[in-house]
Amino acid sequence: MAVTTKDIAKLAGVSQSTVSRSLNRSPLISKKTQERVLRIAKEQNFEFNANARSLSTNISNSIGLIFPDDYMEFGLNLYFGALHTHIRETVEKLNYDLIIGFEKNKYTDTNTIRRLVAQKKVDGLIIALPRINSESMEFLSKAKIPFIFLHFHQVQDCLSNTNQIYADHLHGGYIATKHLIDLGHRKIVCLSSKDGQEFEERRNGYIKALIESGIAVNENLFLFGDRSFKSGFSSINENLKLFKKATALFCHTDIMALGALEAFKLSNIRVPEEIAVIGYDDIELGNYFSPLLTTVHQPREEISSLAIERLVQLIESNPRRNHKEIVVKPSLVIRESCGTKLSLPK
Amino acid sequence: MAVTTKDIAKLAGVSQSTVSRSLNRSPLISKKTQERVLRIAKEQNFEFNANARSLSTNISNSIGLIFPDDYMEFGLNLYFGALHTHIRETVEKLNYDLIIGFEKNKYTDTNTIRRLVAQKKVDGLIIALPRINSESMEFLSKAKIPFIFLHFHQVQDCLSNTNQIYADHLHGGYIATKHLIDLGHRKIVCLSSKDGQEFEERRNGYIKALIESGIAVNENLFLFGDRSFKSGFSSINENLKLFKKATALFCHTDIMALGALEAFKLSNIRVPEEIAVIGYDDIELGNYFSPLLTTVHQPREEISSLAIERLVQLIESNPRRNHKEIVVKPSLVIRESCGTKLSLPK
DNA sequence: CTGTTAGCGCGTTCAG
DNA sequence: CTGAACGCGCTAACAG
Repeated sequence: MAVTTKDIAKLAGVSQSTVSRSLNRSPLISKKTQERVLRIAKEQNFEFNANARSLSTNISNSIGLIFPDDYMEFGLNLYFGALHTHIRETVEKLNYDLIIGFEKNKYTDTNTIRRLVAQKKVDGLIIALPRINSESMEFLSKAKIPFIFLHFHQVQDCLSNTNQIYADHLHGGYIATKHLIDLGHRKIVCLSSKDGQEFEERRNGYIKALIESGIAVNENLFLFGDRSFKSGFSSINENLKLFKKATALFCHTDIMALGALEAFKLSNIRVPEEIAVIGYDDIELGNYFSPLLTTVHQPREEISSLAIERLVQLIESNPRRNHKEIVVKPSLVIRESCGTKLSLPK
Repeated sequence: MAVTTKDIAKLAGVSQSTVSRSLNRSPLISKKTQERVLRIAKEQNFEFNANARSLSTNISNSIGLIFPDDYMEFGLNLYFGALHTHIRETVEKLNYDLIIGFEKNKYTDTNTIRRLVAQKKVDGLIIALPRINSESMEFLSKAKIPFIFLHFHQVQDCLSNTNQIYADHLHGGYIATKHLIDLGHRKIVCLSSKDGQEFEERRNGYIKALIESGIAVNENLFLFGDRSFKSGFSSINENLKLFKKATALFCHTDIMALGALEAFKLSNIRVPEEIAVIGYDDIELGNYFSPLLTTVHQPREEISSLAIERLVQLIESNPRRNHKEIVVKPSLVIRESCGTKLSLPK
């Protein structure tokens, strides 16, 4: 049915291999016959059969993207949705296809990473998982396929030798806190999450900024939610007394910050006049509601395109197999929720 | 490198075709040898080479999902992100892989639909595009590959004969408006969008409900935005005078409704006490901010799973090629933004 | 029930 | 520069 190189060969009066070579721009072919073949192929709307091609070249021209199962929960999609889009963008530019999957198929209980690679459906993987499971990792370390961890920094010892591209959450936590301190705040509540390396790093950044400014770290100022709007809301609601003394709040997620803002609103506590609030992520939504959210911008565009570009580099030039970790610095986005000038410490 | 059926054959002391048959659960094979082959394959962590398989069967076991280019804009991702997730869910259940793409690659200027199909990378397509372009459509009508339009109802004549699964937006517009009317409202502002068939249908539903209740349709009560939060905000902000008489607002998008709520808030107009607001989509976000948004639930789970299930059906049993359109009814989600009882008409 | 053989469509030697 | 021939890994007749 579909037109093949053989069909083109017949039409052009040459052999199939000449067609193949022409279509692949082999230098061995004379300009003249190449042009003729290309013209005919175009006329016939020829497209390579990707399967045949992949079978003989062992190249699929597809990249696998592994996302966490729960990326729709907790409002995570607001961040991962954007990440996903940037990835798509770069993948398109580099002319690959993108296959999306989770780490394992919960219906068949199959490991998707292993399957995609073993079946030769992908040439490389972008893995955006908080923590890859050991089965996957064991498999990948044997397979000779390029893969890159994106967003999440894998801290397990055995992974020190892998490609990782992520943001410097410690620095993010630091600049957020520093900003509040510079604004005159001394008692800063820290609303974080217990699960996830990145949150621990943000807390460390928070602590670092405090210590650097000679402010004692107060355990009572730590609150923990699950990253969601609701947990931001209830964490604040159930701890309003904290804000009799505290004058600022650092939420480790924008969506928690929005929940917090809502809680303050319902309690008639004005932001930023009475409490300064800073978020983390810089999701678009923070730009919508009043007061506009001051936050830490996650460099999602940078890490996405860096990851894909590096992955494709690894795929297309096997030799340079020097693993490296790329750490991108987040930046401060000052809007309204912290006030723009010094607030009056109580 | 990778283990093949030939390798298994050698290990099992049988021919390669016996291995193939065993692995494919052919009834021709004796229980005994089949079990042995399966055991050895398992031991060797065998996986089929998808490319070789696809080459000989002409089945890729992948489904292509085509999304609109702008699905990250206007807050559309809040709806499409959810749609995407439900699709992924069903695809996983039915054990296919999912390749995501846009209609055309803007860098290479290639039509992705044509390419994926012609290259045999997918067995079928889910197309979630407001309006497919004629090049794609022309191609698809010749190609003998199953495809289903999802979410967007294609109204072009030539497409009457295709599979389409979408929600009944007319009905959605109707029940939203009816709800407001039942609550006692007579002057209902309609904030819609000019581009998109679905919005026209929602407007028609609005008009139908009005007429049915003997309320005159007032052209001045129509407002148009671009579906985004910002346009919801500014549409209301710039037309506050309308609400001296009007007592209700029907926004054709939740995210516009949230923008509208924010505008009312900043003008100290209380919702629902002074103005009743109803949205459309039922995005998760509507559940967060006070007043919680009353809205029309889009049956995204239903249409997603219906679409995938039907597509797979078409893929796996070529014969039954009866095209059909499935229209799913949206439903009302009553929360706070319209009030729960009759409001007092001015 | 099992082995042999012939493709699937393409890339790639190896000759010429 | 071009063609003939082979193989990638698997499925599917066709024999036995």
